[in-house]
Parts: sequence; structure tokens; C-alpha cells
Amino acid sequence: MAKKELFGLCPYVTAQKVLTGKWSMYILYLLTDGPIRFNELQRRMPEEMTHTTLSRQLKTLEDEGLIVRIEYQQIPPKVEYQLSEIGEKFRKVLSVLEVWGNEYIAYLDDVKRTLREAGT
Amino acid sequence: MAKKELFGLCPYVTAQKVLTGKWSMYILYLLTDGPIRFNELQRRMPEEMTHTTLSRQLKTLEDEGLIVRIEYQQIPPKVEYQLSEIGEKFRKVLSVLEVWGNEYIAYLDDVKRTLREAGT
DNA sequence: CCGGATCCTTAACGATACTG
DNA sequence: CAGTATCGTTAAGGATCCGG
Repeated sequence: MAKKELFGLCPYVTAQKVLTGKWSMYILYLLTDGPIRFNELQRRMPEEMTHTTLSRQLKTLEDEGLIVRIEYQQIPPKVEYQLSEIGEKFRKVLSVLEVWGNEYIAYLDDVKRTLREAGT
Repeated sequence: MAKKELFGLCPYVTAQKVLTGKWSMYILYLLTDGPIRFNELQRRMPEEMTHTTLSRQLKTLEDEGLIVRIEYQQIPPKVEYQLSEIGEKFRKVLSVLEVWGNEYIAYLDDVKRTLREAGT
């Protein structure tokens, strides 16, 4: 209802929907280095994840138009993923997000240290 | 396990964790206008949501250190929420996210239009 | 090598009712 | 006004097995 209408109207709601996937952001980040193959992608993920999960996330991102899937017709199969045009534009978001993420990590460390010292 | 360790190490994983909440981004956006009361916040949300849900999201954000809860001791009760220091730093993310969100919306419109014309 | 199909578990979300 | 407690629902994620 209202949700369906707002998707495509409010930039925050729209962006959030895309970033909802647990791995979407990290996948996009890995793709900023250029085209990458499925297995390589899986290896570089920060956590172990089954290919089922990765496959699903990739398909979602592809359906959303953020990434492009390139299938080489050969045996053994080879598939590469790369950022689409609109996906490329996401780089800026990733870079500021990285900066903030590190600031937030520093903040968390501060909190932890404060708690430790208080507990002494 | 690995997850617990990576939270606080990788800026993307960390940031994603914070943004996982369905409303977190929009709440932070609404707070960029300054302190705001609970009910006002609920009214401004893009979708109808129960105060139960909003309350939970606010508590999560507060626990994560992104927002600050200010309780005025009076009858009737008055509570305001505002960005914390690290929350303030999130403004930059929001602004680039807004830009990208609008670009993505434009892209989606393009796709829709193309599909319509092809169907003619 | 790169998946799809299926089933299961979990956690987010939402609805309702109640409280200081 | 601003919540909490509880419960039901649903969607995302993960495990396993099968296929081109």
C-alpha cells in the first residue's frame, strides 16, 4: 500500500530497501575493484557463507539493477559480476560509509575502554 | 564467532549492522532537524507504524549510541530524541545517500518507462 | 564452477492490551 | 504522552541435496 508507493518516492526508504540485505553492502564494496567471479566473491566475504545465500543476494542485486551478471559460455562455467551504471554511482555512498564506519568503530572502542576503566 | 569479531573491525559490516533496522535510516534523517518528541516522530514516519515498533527502534538506536533520549520529568510525560555525537557524524552519509537514492529512483523510472514503451 | 530447489531456523516486525 | 509485555506472523538467512 503506502509502502509500495513510497518505494520510488522517498530516497531514504528506497535506499534502505536496497541495503536491507545482510550482505548487499559488502558485495557492492567487493565489486568496486572490478569484475569478480562467483567463487572469488565467496572467498572474500568477511564471513563464511554458503553459495546458496550468496547466489540469492546476487540475484536480488541483479534484479534491483545494481549489478550485472556476465556469463561466459564455456566448460567449466565462468560467471562474473560487476557494478552496473547506477551501481557505480553507489561508490560515493560506500566511501562516506567507510569513513563513518571507522569513526563509529573508534567510538565503540572508546565506550569499551571507558567501561573497562570504570570497572577497575 | 567471526561475526562478533568483525563487528568493530570492518566498517562496512559495522555500518550495515546499524542500518539493518527497517526504519533506522529514516529516524536518523528526521532527527537531523533537531530534537523531536516521540509522537511527532511517529507522525512524520513515511508509513504508519505502531508506537511499539517505533519504541523498539529508538531503543536499539539508543543502545547503539547513535541517538540520545532526553526525559523531562513532568506530567504529562515529555521525551525528546536527538542525535548523539557519533550520530551527528552520520549526516554526511545521509546526504550522499539521499543523492544516490534520488538517482536510483530516476533509474527505476527509466526502466519502467522503457518497459511500458516496449509493451506498446 | 555456478548455481537452483527445498526445508528449517531465526529474528524482525506488527497487533493488541496494559501502565506510570 | 510515552512507553512495556506478550504473542503471532512473516521474511531473511542458512543447510543440504541435486543439476547443467
